[in-house]
Formats: sequence, structure tokens, C-alpha cells
Amino acid sequence: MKRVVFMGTPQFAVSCLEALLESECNIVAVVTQPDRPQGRKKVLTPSPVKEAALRRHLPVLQPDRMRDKEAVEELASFHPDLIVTAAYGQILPKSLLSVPELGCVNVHGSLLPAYRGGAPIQRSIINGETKTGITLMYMAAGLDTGDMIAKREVDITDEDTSGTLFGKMGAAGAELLKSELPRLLAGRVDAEPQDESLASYAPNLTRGDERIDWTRSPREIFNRVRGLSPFSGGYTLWNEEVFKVWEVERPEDNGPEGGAAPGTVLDVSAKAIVVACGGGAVRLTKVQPAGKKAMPVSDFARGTAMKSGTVLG
RNA sequence: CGCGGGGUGGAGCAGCUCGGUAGCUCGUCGGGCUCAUAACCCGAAGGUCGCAGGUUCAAAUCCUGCCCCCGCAA
Repeated sequence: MKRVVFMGTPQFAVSCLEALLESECNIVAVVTQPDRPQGRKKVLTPSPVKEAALRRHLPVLQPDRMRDKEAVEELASFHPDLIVTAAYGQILPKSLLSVPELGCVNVHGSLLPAYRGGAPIQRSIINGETKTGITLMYMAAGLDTGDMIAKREVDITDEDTSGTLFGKMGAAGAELLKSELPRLLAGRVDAEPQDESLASYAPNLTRGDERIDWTRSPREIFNRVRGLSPFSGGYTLWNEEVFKVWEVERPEDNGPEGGAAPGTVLDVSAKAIVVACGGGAVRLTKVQPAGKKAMPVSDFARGTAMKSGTVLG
């Protein structure tokens, strides 16, 4: 049976690992990011992939820097025929790419060459895409530039958040991997080069991406908020403090409320906080004041000092 | 010892600076009005004020220690 090394880190990658486990191959090692200190208490936390691998009693490697010679040598000592990666989180050095005879393949969360990079799933939603997908590809030196083996499309609906889309994408990635793996293990397969002229990038999200720009349209704000949920959430400022926004009503039914400056609160009720924005208004339905837990506006409205005329920003 | 916010009836908050009767909005229960209602009116129940000490005639409020929650930063 062919020897496979799997490399991945977040939950999204776990479903790919599970797909391998259900396939005809021998997983000789799992590589994932080192345990990271998490939260206020700096508790060292293993990645989801590590936890899954340990449950299956698979050998786990966690090199600090995969590009170090020692790390590559250690991995090579497992003599993999194929390396499969999914959101591993580190660039693989060229020297590693040539180690497995059958190559290194990557499961990427977009329809390449669009959305290369670390946050394709969230950014697809933020940008209002209605379709995305998984691309299985051979890895090359550049960032997500390798030749494409197969794709599977996934629809994005207005009900999707990054959370639900990650779920769909994980399942799609697992399916695609499972169906293509026999071919990959049989030998190098034909792959299609990416059209560089169509390439676009989806860099990791930063704090700046999480801030709500009230001059944007209702639809853009809606997309941003659901693209950031349920991870960091979107935020704005209220009384100079962080005010997170977790859910916004789909804006289709809102007529322009005109007049007020973007960020102005037009109404606070048990149903929603209505905020003026570019070309209309958005209705916030789940929020989180500084120092508090996230709560539906029905709760927030009971005790809040926020009232019409307040300006967020 | 990274920085900061918070823990008050079922929910969300005020009260704490300047100790002395537990407040507000909502929910719940009972009654009333109404063709009717998530609307309105009347009434009621429900709180060891995170935990443990300390100061005091008296502590939600001041002091000390601890627990838990949240944001930022990593």
C-alpha cells in the first residue's frame, strides 16, 4: 500500500485527513503546526488535526519551521510516496516537494486561480461570491500556483456564514480527495496549469478586515459580517469601545432610510438595531458590547443606553 | 505575573466615587379591557447583590484573597 504523509492544521483539514483514513493508503505521518498558546491564559493548545491524528494513533510531527533542513530530513525518513496538504499553514520548501515520487498535492478552498492564499473561504463570502469550491492541485514553488488536478464547486447562499461554508467546503474537499486519490496513487496524473492572468489573492484576515465600514452598502456590510462569523465577528466602535456585530439581517427588504450619516443609529428595538450606512440601512440582530458576551438584540435592547442618534464607527 | 472590562430576581442593565429601605426595561403568574393581540390597565411572585474573610453600629457599595465570564494582545 502506498505511503502517504498528511499535512494540515485547522478543522477544515480534519475532514481531509478522515477521507484519507477511509481510503486505500497507509498514512505514515501527520504534520501539523506546533501547539500554540491560546487565549488569556496562554494554554498550549493542539491543533484540530493533531487531536484527530492522536485519536487514530498516527505519528504526529510539529516542526517549528518546515523549511529547516532537519524538518525536511525527518519527513523524508518516512519515505512518503505522496504528500497531501490541506491548510497546513506553512510554505513547503522546494526540497520537500521533490521527496515523494507521486508528488505533493494540496486541497485548496477556492476555485483557482481565484482566491489564492490563506483565507479564501472567508473572503469569498465577504466579497459576495455566490459560488466557490475546492481545487485539488499539485504543489509548486509559488503560493497556490500549482497545476490543477480537479475541482468541485460549492454554492454560497445568503444563509451561509464562514462557519457553515467551512463545513460544506470540508465535506467537498473530503469527497474530492477520496474520489481522486486512487488516480493520484497510481501515478502522476495530467494537470492543468493555472491562467496567471485570472489569479487573485485572499490573504489572511487582519484586524482591519474586521472593522465595519458604515459607508459601504447594506449588502456589503451583510457579507462582511457573515464572512467573519462565527470566528472573530465584525466590529465597530461605540463610546470608543469595541462593539462586535455577529449577525445582520439580509438587507434585501430594507428600503433606503436616507439622510442620516453612515454609522448613525436610527432605531433600537427588540427586533434590531437599525444603523444608517451607504445607500440605506442595516439591521443588526446579534451583537456583543465590550466586556460582555454575544447576545441577541432582544436581550441587548432591554438594558442598553444606546439610543437613536448614537453614532457608531 | 501581558493590558483592560464584567459577575445585582428568569433575561439585559442601573446603583458602587460620597456605606444605611434592592431600582429600571422585559419576561413569568393572576386579574381587567378588547372581536382580538406580541397592544393597554391593575396586581403578585421571584434576589445568599460570584465565593471567602476583614473594617464598621451598618457593606451590593470600602479593604484583602480566590473563582468564573468577556475584549485586546500573543
